Amino acid sequence: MKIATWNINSVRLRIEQVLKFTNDKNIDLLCLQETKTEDQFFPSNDFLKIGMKYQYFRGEKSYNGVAILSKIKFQEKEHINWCNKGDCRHVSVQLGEKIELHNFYVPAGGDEPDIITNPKFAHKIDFLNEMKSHFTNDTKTKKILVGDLNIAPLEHDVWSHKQLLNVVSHTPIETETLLDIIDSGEWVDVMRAITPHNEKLYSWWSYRNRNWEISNRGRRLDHVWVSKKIFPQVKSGVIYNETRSWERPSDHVPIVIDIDI
DNA sequence: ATGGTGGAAGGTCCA
Repeated sequence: MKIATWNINSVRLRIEQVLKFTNDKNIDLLCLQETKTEDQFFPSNDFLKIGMKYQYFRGEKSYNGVAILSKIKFQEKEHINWCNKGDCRHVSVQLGEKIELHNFYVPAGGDEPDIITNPKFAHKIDFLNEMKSHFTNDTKTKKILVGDLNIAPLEHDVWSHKQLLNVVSHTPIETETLLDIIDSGEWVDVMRAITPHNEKLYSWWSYRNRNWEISNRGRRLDHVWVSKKIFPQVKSGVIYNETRSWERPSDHVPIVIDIDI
């Protein structure tokens, strides 16, 4: 089963790109973030036409929004109201009998990495702490977690560890908390588990860098985690950088895992 | 030290 995660930064603007990618790579189940549209305007029929008849999406006007679209049957599970904000940053479904799939869009956190002066950063930290307690409470259920977590946890998940230590997405409070969630939830960070730790790995390049490919100042903000128990079932994991060169691209690129379930 | 770009809106917020 091929599962993809992609922060698409407006599903309506980039619907043709998503459909092309899904067809070209033969994706079975697609998790999107930053769909940026209310449910009534979600392009549900476009996904139906390519065989993704199982759909669970939650969006809001202009901001946030997550979706799970699949050719393979799932049961809607829940959307947890993280931080009691009522925003659309999470959906989860049940795959088959035993596997829970979570799709997250973690708050970006604003510019200043200070929980006192910057409410957006405080929201991000609160969100992470809630994730930690949620997943630490249940390490028995087999799970897959994907999404834009807006944190690049390891040294080689950013283009310059030293220059980004005080930049939101790579500050110690964020990276340590994320690694703690992985550890206490008994997760495997799939792309890192199959890539040497001294090798650079990115999934996002800022729009503000015109020559993104030459300068290559990327960050690994998007992630796929699986429960330790099911990691042996993962056959491959690929980050498709090529979509960043498409016309009017998302600033994030998709990640695909192939897993036997 | 600063500002650089893009999306949804239809001013400005968010990334």
